[in-house]
Amino acid sequence: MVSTMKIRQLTFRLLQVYADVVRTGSITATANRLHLTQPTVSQQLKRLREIVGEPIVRQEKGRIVPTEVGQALYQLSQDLLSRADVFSQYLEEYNRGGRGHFSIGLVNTAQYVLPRLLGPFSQANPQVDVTVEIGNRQQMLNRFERHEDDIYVFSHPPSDDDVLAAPFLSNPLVVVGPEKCHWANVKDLSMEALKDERFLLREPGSATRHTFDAWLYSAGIELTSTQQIASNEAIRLAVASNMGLAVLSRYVVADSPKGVQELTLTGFPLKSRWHFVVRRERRLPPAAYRFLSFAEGSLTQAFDEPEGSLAVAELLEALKGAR
Amino acid sequence: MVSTMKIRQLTFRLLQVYADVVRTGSITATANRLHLTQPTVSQQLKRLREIVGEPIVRQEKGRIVPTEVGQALYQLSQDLLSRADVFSQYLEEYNRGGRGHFSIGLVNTAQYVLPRLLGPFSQANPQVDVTVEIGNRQQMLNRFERHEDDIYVFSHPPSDDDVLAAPFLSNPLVVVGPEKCHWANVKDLSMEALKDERFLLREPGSATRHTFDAWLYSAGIELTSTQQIASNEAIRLAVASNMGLAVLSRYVVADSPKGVQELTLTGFPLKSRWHFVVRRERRLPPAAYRFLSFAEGSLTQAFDEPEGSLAVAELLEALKGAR
DNA sequence: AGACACCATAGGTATTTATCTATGACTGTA
DNA sequence: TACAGTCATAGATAAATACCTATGGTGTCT
Repeated sequence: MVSTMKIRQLTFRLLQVYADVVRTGSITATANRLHLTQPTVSQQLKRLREIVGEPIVRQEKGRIVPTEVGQALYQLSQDLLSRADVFSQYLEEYNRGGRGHFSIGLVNTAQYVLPRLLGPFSQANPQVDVTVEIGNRQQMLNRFERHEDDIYVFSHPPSDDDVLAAPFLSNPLVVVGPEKCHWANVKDLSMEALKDERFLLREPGSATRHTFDAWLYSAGIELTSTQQIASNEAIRLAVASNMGLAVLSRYVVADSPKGVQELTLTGFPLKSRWHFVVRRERRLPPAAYRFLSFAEGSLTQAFDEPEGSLAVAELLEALKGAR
Repeated sequence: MVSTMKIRQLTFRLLQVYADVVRTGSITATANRLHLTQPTVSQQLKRLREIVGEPIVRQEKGRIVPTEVGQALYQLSQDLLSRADVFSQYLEEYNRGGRGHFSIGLVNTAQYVLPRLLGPFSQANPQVDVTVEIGNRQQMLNRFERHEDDIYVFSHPPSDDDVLAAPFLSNPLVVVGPEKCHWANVKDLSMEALKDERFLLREPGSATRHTFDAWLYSAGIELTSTQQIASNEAIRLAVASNMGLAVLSRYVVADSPKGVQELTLTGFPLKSRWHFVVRRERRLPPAAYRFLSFAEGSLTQAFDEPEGSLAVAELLEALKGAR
């Protein structure tokens, strides 16, 4: 006898129509407002009544007024509809990229420059929450393989099939020595002259190392003494402690130049560039898309030597199709 | 491009299914739990995704996990479903009569006795809110005609076609005089002896008046002096002030006997009864039904001379059909 | 490497829904 | 009392929904 509401059949459409009927107090009026015919609205009400299992409106002096149950139902409708609406707005915001989350994976060196983009972006999009993953090249490649992040920053983009990469900033690699290094005063210094110095190098997988190695090879130079150190920071400190020289991203040095200085060398800085890397296949969260778009627009303000803002624009274009 | 959710097609059923999928992390599991097949659930998810316009789940290590949007949707689902559930519970409570509202219309005399039923009822059903309307017979008849209340209490039920009436309490009409009335000491007092006293009477429409008039008529007695006063209270006060005698419900006197006393008269008290009156056609609010049912059960405790508890039971039975 | 879960898709069907037009009943006002 | 307006009901239909069975792909675990 006491049957609860048949909630399975309840539609938001029904609630919409019902709420409007209660508001207007007229079936005909609602029909007009919602571009339906009067019998349609009548029938919707009937169906809703059946779902609820209880009369929800009655006629009183020509107006439609909700019964007691009807009033409760009206409140419910308002409540549910407005909540759904909030969600809908969230969705819109999400799609616009102004809200949501994305993650970006950086190789170590890039961590020195990305904040200049991420900072202003977060400022401008407080509702977007960004996860920044940092690791050496190999670690990032692993994450990339597992599709763990939305955007990556590499110097040498992996060559996967569906990879899209756009250079956005040049990453000059410079030779650094300790603060009071006598090489600093030598004119027309060349690498040849330094080849017997001890060089502190990143691990072979890293882009910095790879670029340097390749350059040495093409220049036909072989270093006599090297030492491998896993982090840029550690290398910088080691150089400051007179443990040797190193090749580092200029941004690493610029960031905290204490105890080290850049040496001016013929042929240096070595050219290298950071790329935004995304998978063509992956449906980028709108927030991630928005970030790339933001980055493209602010490269010139954020950096002295931006590079490839056009390439980023192209990447965005390529992604648009996949949305 | 940025299309909001197609809310019109959103069903609570879909949300139910979706919420369960998120909870179990498995489409198959949900299918089993909800007694559906796996493809059915798959398809529901797909439909929901189309409504939302955005992927809501993805597979991750064999488990189904919600996307960012999916998580928001899940929260929404929980929220909406639980709210609908609260309403459903309200409905149940309402149907059980333990919650809600009804109104009861009383003729004046009945106001002295109904509190003995309404009090305990409200105590037992704090969520039920009762409107008590009080007026003279004519006023109540008007309200009755306009279907303004759910239950009425009359001594003489109106004879409408779809009226259902059940006597529930005898309403003895007694002759009252002032506190130090010499008639009080007379043995075997008869109305005949009092016929030259001044009688203070209610208006002709009232049941008390009508019963008394009828009795006088059948006894062949004609009063020599009468005065019409519209309220029982006023009559009682007038009697206490030695303005005359009166015929009143014993309950009126019992309620506040100051300054008056009941006279023992042959043939008195006159018999009369209060009736619960409802319209057969009217769908009684469950709370009203519950009140009648409560009344039926507590007549014996509430009153010394209950009457017609059986008739009330019958009335309830008759109403059951119309529910 | 297979076997096994698990999910997606295709294809099918009975039911339900969302609408409409036409029409009849009721009601308040002129 | 007649008219105008409002609502309910009936009857019809195209579309959508809620399911199902069968089957094939894919990732997981042993």
